[in-house]
Amino acid sequence: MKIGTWNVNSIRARQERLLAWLRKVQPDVLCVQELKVADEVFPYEPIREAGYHAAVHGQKTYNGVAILSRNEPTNVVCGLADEADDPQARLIAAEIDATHIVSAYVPNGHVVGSDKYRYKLDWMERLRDYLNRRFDPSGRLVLCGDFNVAPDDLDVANPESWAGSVLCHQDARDALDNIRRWGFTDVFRQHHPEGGIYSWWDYRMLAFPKNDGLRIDHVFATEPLAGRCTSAGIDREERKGHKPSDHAPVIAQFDN
DNA sequence: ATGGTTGCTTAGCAA
Repeated sequence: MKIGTWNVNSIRARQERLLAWLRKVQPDVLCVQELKVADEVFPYEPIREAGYHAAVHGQKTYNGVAILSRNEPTNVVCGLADEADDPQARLIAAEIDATHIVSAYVPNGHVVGSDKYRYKLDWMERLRDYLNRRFDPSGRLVLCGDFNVAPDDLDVANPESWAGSVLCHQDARDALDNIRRWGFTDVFRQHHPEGGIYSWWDYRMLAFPKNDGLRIDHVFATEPLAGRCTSAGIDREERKGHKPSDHAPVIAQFDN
């Protein structure tokens, strides 16, 4: 089973690249973030023609997440479904081939100390509560997405210039680690302990040509799956060429 | 020196 995650930064702007990538890579499951479309504007038809079902939690202009899959998803649940009054579409879950899949788009947080940063940290705590309510670490669960956190300085090309940013701040790293410690393995880290491989480069300041990147997109798997993860990688070719997303897809391969 | 780009929507926000 091949599972990917990709922040496409608008599914309409990225439609042709997304379809070409699905044809090339043929993942069984792709978690997508930053659709930037309402449900009724989602391009169901071309994705279906490419051979994929789509479970969609859309939002006009901002956010929006989906799970694309070869086999039909069941038990689709949108949002964190907690007490908070939160209109932002940042999470969707489904069951595919007896495996639970969650596609998450963690808030960016703007700058440390801002209201948006507080919302980011709170959202990550709500995600941890959501995992506790809905799942068991001994089950088959993959949590994928744009976490907007680089777990370690190994995951940052220029750690000194990103120190204290919302992507690297200790409180954000602690919040991410708290989610991971619920019962996940970061399967990319498992296969690339040396670091130096990134999933996001700012559009500005020639960040990609300078490889000023960070690894902020992750595939977290529970033990029954992490123990069967045979490889993981980041397709940085997708950051090149005409109208790329600012994120590259992360892919993990599992036996069974 | 505090820069720069992209996308959605149409000048301002979010990333």
